[in-house]
Amino acid sequence: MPERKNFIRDIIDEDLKTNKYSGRVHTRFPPEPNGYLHIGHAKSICLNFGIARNYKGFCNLRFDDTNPIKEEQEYVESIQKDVRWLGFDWDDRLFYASDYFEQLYEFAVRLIKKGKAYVCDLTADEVREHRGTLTEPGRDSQYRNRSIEENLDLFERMRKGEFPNGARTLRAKIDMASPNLNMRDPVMYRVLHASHHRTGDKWCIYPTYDWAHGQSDSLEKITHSICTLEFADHRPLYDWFLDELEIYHPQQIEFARLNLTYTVMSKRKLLQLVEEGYVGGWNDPRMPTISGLRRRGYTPESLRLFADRIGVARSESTVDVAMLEDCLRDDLNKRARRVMAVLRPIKVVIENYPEQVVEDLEAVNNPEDASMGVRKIPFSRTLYIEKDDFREDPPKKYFRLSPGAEVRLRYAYIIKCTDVMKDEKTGEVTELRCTYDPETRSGSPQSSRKVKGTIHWVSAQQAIKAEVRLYDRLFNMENPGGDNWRDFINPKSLEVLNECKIEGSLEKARPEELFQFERLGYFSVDTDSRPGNPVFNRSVTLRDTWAKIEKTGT
RNA sequence: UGGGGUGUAGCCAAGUGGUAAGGCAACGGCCUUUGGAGCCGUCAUUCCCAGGUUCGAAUCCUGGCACCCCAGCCA
Repeated sequence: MPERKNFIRDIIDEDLKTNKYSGRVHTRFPPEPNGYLHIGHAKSICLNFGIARNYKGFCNLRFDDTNPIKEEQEYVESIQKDVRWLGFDWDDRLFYASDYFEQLYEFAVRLIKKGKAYVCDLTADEVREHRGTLTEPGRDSQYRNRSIEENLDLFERMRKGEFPNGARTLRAKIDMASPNLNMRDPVMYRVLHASHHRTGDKWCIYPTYDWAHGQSDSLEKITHSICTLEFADHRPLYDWFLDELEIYHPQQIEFARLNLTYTVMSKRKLLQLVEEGYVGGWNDPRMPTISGLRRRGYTPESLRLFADRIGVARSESTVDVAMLEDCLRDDLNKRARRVMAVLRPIKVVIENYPEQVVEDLEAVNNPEDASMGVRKIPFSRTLYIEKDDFREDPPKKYFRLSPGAEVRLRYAYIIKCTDVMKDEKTGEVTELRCTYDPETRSGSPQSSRKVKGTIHWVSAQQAIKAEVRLYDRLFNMENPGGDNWRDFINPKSLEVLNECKIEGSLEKARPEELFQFERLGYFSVDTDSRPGNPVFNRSVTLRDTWAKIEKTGT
């Protein structure tokens, strides 16, 4: 895929020209295993792995696992699965920040010996008080000038577990008056008697992000350390650690994270949606998680296309979810097998069609790709069509079935509606009586007669019953921000249809297989699907010109 | 009010002193046995605003304005 140029690629091109890293390009994708990956991560994955691929470099997968309280093995597994599924590979370059705990500890000792780090006994609250504010400088901790020997001793005893949680920290000695709050003696280590998903109980002090990240990049000889905008303020600290340690120095570059309309992207909120039961889990098809999108029916190709189309820049932006949907349609239009499925069936009896006859009619599997071939579909006297494709009192420009009107049944005959049967009590239409024109069979010499509309159908006798889940956006509001974001959750984001009728060729469909239900949209087989009990997810609708016409009343 | 960023169409986004790419959306039209797909066309005399430099400015300079991020022992 021809990845577009962007400002990061410009920087890399320049570095290549000046031979800054002797021709190497080495990136990394560094998720914290504290949740499932979402489409914002997909952007970052495509960026980092895409650059590596494009420049014939490498991209590491590194778990930023420095906070045992929030991290779990389940997440490290799901993350690997998602990155692979997206189409990327880290070969033997799977790393963990926790792999470097010992090395990081030694680096810290080095800084202490250099007089650039100290053990501080201030409590979290006191540290906050000493930090100052945005406009006022902070004050030095009274522990700032401990001797190197005392710092070394205390730090070692921190590691040994002599102090309770929060009792002491190791801090970098930088500048409490810096206008950049990140430089006001940031914490490098905190005491945390917690079991880590990989190192178990080996450690009771854990490095902070700032202390672990740059040094991990350095150890892995990363050239371009790409992260999101909120870390721009951390860059001076990133550089400071590397410079004081005098070790290999990668370059941090920040880009704007992805925001999408009608959804939330923060891991915290996604976790809450899961824990508070608004969705069925991290992989609920309404979630913007990679696993949710996968279950919904999004393909790796469509997500990569999306990443490419939205570009990479430094300005905060919110991408219209319609852009995402279009990427799926774009991909699936070329590949998805077309089938007929009736979501809300209404029975049709062709009165002049013989009772016991079943015809096999030929249908094209994909008009975009002749190599996908054709199949036979059964036609008989009793059919189902979509409720929506009949109107007793048709509005203007309605090209479908109505009393006395003609419509073509896709790949079959032109029929005319002769009678409407209704439930006497409710007035609901229960059955349509029609006649067909035997001369109009698709493919036959006389089939060229034109009618305005063509609708899909399924033969009643041979159709399979299926469950179809229709999804709508998870939120009613374009930008559900703020503390009351839950108020904008769309209560109708899921509609389950249990009486759908689908064509027999779908009998063997397996989870994650994708189809186009003609005239309706793209549908994927859900993981809940069982033989005899098929379940489909509507991944995305087709563009619906009629819906637009009807809505605007033109 | 300190520091760091960002302002180009409804939404993304190119553009790096030579006269505003592309995509999504929208709107017309053609075509169509999916109201799908495809095809054609329309959609910024103007780039946050105001000055200035220049033959020429979205690009350079000056001054404003708006929005985002930072006061976790989260990442």
